[in-house]
Amino acid sequence: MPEISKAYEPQAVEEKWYQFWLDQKAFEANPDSAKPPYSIVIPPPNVTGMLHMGHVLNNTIQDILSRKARMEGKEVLWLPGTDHAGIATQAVVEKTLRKQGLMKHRDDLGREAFLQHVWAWKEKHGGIIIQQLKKLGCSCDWSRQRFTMDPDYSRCVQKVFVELYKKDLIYRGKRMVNWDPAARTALSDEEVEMTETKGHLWHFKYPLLNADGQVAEGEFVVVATTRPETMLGDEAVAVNPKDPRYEAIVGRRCLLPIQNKPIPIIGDDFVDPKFGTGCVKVTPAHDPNDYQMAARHNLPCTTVIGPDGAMTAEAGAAYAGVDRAEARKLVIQALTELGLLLKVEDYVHNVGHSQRSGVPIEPYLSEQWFLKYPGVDASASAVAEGRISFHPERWSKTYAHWMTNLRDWCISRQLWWGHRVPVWYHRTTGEVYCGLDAPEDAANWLQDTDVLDTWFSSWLWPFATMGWPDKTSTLARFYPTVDLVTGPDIIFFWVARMIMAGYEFMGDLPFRHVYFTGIIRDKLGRKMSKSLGNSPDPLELIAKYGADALRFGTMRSAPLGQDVLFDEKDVELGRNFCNKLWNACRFRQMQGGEVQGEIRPELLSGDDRWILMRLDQAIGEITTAFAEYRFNEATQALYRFFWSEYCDWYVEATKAVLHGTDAVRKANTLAVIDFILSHALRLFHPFLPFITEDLWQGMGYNQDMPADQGGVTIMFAPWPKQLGDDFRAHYGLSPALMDAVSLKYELVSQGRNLKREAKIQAGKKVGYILKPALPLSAEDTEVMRLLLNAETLEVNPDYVSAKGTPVVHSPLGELYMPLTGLVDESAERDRLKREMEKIEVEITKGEQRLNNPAFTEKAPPQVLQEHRQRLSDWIAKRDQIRAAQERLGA
RNA sequence: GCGCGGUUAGCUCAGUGGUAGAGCACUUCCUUGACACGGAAGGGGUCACAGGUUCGAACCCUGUAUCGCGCACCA
Repeated sequence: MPEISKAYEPQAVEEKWYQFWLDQKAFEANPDSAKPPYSIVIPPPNVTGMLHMGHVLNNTIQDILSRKARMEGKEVLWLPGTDHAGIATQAVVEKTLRKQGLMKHRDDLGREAFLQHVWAWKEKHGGIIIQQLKKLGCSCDWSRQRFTMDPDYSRCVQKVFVELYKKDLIYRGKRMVNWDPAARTALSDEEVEMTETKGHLWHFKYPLLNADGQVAEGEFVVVATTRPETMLGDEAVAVNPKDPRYEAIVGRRCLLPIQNKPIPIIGDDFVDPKFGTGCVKVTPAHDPNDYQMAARHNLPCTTVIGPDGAMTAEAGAAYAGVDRAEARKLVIQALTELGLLLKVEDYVHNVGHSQRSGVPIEPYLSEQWFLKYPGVDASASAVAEGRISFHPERWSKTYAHWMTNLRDWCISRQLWWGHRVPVWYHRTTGEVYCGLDAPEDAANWLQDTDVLDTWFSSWLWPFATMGWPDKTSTLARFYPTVDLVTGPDIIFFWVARMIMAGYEFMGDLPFRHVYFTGIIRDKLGRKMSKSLGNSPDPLELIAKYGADALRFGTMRSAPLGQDVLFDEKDVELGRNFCNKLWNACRFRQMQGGEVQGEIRPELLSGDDRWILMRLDQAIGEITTAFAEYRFNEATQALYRFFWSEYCDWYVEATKAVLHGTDAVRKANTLAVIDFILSHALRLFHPFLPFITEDLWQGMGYNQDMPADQGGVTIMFAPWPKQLGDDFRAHYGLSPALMDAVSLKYELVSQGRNLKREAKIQAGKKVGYILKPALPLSAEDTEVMRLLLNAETLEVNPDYVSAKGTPVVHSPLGELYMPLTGLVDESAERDRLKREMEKIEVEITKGEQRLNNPAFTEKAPPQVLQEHRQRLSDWIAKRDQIRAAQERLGA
């Protein structure tokens, strides 16, 4: 590697390595490989989409899983693609075309011409998010990229429709559905969001009629409603038949004001006598409950609000064509003028809003297609019994609840962009034909104009992307997939439905593990949204800090199952970490010499052994973290190991050897460094793909590896395993040794603190004297001197300090900082006093515990021993401090 | 109403039975031949509250408060 720059510059390398990986076909899955398979399908982003922080989190996790699996020697398929997103895409294109003045309404163009525009738009803009995923470093198999409107995929959707239709699981019927008046289409129950809304409860008087049809003077029923405009379609007033207040009027009629239409008063158990006035106006065509009541009482349905949200002709000439919101005002005004408005109350209630367009949902009676879910029992038990595991597990409860309260899925949408319902109606006989292709005498048939819900195509994603219904080698090899990474907000929309489709069409589950990410919020805890402008552009962050920095920062702050409060500081931290990694490698490079292979055990220092054990520990922690899908813990373990252990202590300690003259020792130290770095780079690779590849090759760690195991790219370098018992024995690694080295570093910290306490500038070098309690090697002493940044470190077992010499104590001995003429006796006395106070608190705590017979009898021996050791350490320290105090004459 | 989460340092959060942790922010000092995107040393927490279980509780149990989310809803 040539002389490398002082700071890591991600822009210089990211593009290069991504292209390198593509050229190597390193992302492409080979179904004929002998390696064990690992597969994952991407949650297809909307083809209209732009990369946002949620995508970054989600896809970084998938990339980490994929890259780690490759390093573990698996044949990896990460299958990417996009979703046609019916409503969203159609809305975007309609808006564009209106802006361009090409149409006012899509009817102006007609279905075929309009769809041509959508396809053109898709060709132009649909690949943006894919390009963005590449910038993030995603190692998807782009040769298998799919789109839910690809011809093959469409064929799958139609095939599924036809099969389910023939099984009588899909049917058409006139039902009350959730209607989005802005998008002018039906929606499924899941696409309706209930939002608490401040409204009013209007109380209206409807005059009662006598048996002869005349208004009964002074007699009224009072109904309460949140939606006055619907009264134009009232067909009855309902009361509870057991309500004594209204027993007498059941069976009479009242006059529907404005319409001046007599309507019956019916008795129905649905009515809660305790709510409102106990009288309910019944609007069969515009309320699901009223619709059911109407069915029970054979009432007609009068539709007064049309599919566009405007009043129909049946609402009356004064209202026809008026928007529902405006009509509300007019109705209130009219009833007020008639003297029929009794009162208005403020009222907070939940109103269904379209998840897509945000407008209030209109219950609307229309012909729609419905699906009775297949494979429900198998799907429910798969999760309940753990064949599919959720992470975090708690989502399985949400899933189970939904699965046991299933209602038929409204799958038809009154859109043009999407998979058209494969059903034809005979023009003359009215015969219904359902099939993959149009009937032969196509001219005699009309195809259903509806398209299918986008989720009705994406629920097939795990197998339709792999070539189903053909028995492809990809399918045989990679289905079921292993992991699915997605947001809990689509657990019903997508996850549950994919499981059902998997059992119904493949006879097997689609994935074994589902990882639910948190939601990325801003640092104030608000959801990210375009209107708030609080959503950072990941591409800008990548340009500023690098893709690795964005990935690392995001993963480090994203705990399993919790929302993530995103702060640009997190990315900055990632950038700083990359720079640290870079400079650690730069330091190694500046020591010169080839990559060192064999480590000679007899030449290892305590520090060498310590860092090898720390590496071992970090690998262990990372392994556990991965097994539990705790990615943030893995990044934190890596961060701590590399920065706080390797760089802060080990690298500094090695300078004793590296700046020395013993070439053999120096080579062995470099061998340890190379061992650590080559392992660290591999451990980091799934999180930081770009910088690790650059350093892997730049440092030459690829040179000794077989081509397919790291020789060409770090992507296939073996994933580090914990050091085995043989390795530990060979290199003399033991926990006791690790503790001894840790004590050395702790004593250094204490010694540095002495300088600060004595207010000596950090840059000024002083001499220390160590009075050892245990034998220390000359090298240990030199390492300590270096770490203390000391002028000298004299080891003197017989040292007798002058009065007031600052000193710290440790099991290794006493470390003095003699400062002739500079000693501030009272400052030292204060310091010792503070120290003593802390120690005494600890000793009291320890003694209390150990004097408690219940503790000594019941605590496990290991814990007991730990506490005894701790107490005796504190007591030893107290004795040392006390001696120092006595010398000071305190 | 039912269910699920959260409540730990100034901020954001880790930590599921055995000495309270990290990053950022803060204080003081340092441009020493990897790194100022850096180094060193510090200050800062009755772990929301109340009971209980235990030798021992931030952690387990019960309850309360509070914030957030989901589901279900009566006009």
